[in-house]
Amino acid sequence: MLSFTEENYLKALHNISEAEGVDLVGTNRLAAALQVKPATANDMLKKLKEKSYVAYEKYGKIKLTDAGAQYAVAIIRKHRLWETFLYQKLEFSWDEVHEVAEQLEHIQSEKLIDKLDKFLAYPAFDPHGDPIPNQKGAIKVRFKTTLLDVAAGASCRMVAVKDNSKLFLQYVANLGLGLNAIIKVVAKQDYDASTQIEVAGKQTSVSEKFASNIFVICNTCKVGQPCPGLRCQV
Amino acid sequence: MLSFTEENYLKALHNISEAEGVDLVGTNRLAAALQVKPATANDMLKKLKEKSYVAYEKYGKIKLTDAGAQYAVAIIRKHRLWETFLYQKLEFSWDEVHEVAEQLEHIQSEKLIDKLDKFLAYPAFDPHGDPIPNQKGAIKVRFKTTLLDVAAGASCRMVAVKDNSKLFLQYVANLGLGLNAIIKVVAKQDYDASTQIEVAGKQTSVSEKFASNIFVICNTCKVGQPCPGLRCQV
DNA sequence: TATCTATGTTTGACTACCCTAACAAATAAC
DNA sequence: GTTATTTGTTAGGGTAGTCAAACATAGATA
Ligand SMILES: [Mn+2]
Ligand SMILES: [Mn+2]
Ligand SMILES: [Mn+2]
Ligand SMILES: [Mn+2]
Repeated sequence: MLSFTEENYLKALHNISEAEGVDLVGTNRLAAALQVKPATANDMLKKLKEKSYVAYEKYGKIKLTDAGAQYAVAIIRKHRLWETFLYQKLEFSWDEVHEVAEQLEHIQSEKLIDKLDKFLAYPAFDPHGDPIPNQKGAIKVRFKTTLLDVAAGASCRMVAVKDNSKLFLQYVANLGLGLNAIIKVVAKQDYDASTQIEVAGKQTSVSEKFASNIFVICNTCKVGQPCPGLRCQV
Repeated sequence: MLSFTEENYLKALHNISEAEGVDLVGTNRLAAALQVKPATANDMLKKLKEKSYVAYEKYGKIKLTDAGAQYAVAIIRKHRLWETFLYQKLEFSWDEVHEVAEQLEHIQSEKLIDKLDKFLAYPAFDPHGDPIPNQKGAIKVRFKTTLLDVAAGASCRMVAVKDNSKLFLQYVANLGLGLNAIIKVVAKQDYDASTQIEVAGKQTSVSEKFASNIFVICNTCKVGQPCPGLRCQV
């Protein structure tokens, strides 16, 4: 049983690797993610190395061990199941769930989380479209690309968000967007890389930054299967 | 926002007062309840006094202030709501819920607990028959007495347990007993103060200790109202 | 009243987590 | 290949929560 804090370090390492697509993480990057100073992160890394949850050499990059990754995935499973519970059963909005799930993810009870999973009918994705690892830590991978990749004239289906910040999530919802929304790309502006979209009959323009944080599949694709033409651009 | 530990001290103080029917608690008693040493409890009491959650003089007895009692009741509300959730929605047995609720009761989110309350349809009692304080901290008081007070020949309805230990709860369930069970007192033995009872057609003998931990109302009483004859002994 | 015992308090020490400031290594720039 | 910058580590210190051991007080006993 790791402490609340130790668990957060493992989760942060996993999240950084995943979000940044890198295997190796630096002390400063980790410290920034956890909002602590590098010295603090360094202390904790020593302890986690001692316990065989991370591997690294002095002045070298950090990696989760298999045990560490497994532990991290278990926490992420809990986090996403709780988010799903809050959203589906307790009427929380998708920008409110994360904050509370940050606390709930540390509750220690195998039985609790497996019963919760059952109660929710074994959901595969959380309210942000992120996959929920199953009891064994397996994740349902699905093909997705960003709104940036969709060509003008084409339609697509929103399946997830990359940015989970409250500000972004509220912005998205205010635009009438949400998971499974059908988005038509009306035009793309070369000048500022903005995208003109149409959602439920209403048109808006979104920035490049915005579009890069919306995950979609093309309208004709099946969820979870790669696009027929390999890239989702029709 | 108090820490996890501070919250446990307030809750323990409240529970001791309630269970023991006393207003003033001693350092040793508190320490024992929290499974820490008196020195530790003493340190924490200083801090809680500083924060105005408890009141006492050096070498004197301890009491919760109004603020302290209010905080304690809020934690107890959370504890009992979570127990109810685990029992009613997640198929936990009544001897399993307490342990997990001990963790869940510290989650900080007003909204979470009020939504949970609504989700459960505002339950008045937890799986052990203990009253659940409402949003304002108000408790539904109800008349109850113990199985010891029921005269031979009389029947009664079980409404709560006093002892919440796993061992006792499992024992009770194994006897076919549970909330709302109808218990007929067949006979009382003067020799060892044991009670012969009949539940669902089956007879058993239970010890004085056992009977003193079963709360009942008489069979003809209405739940929540005092017994016509003032004492529940018909 | 004098003494004994139970109860409560203080002191000093330990671990976990965090910080600042100084330092060392690795990497980038020139 | 030397210097400058970024990155990571160490040393020393702070707070929260815990304990053992010594001490003080209050209450009970004689
Ligand atoms: Mn989240
Ligand atoms: Mn999420
Ligand atoms: Mn309980
Ligand atoms: Mn209970």
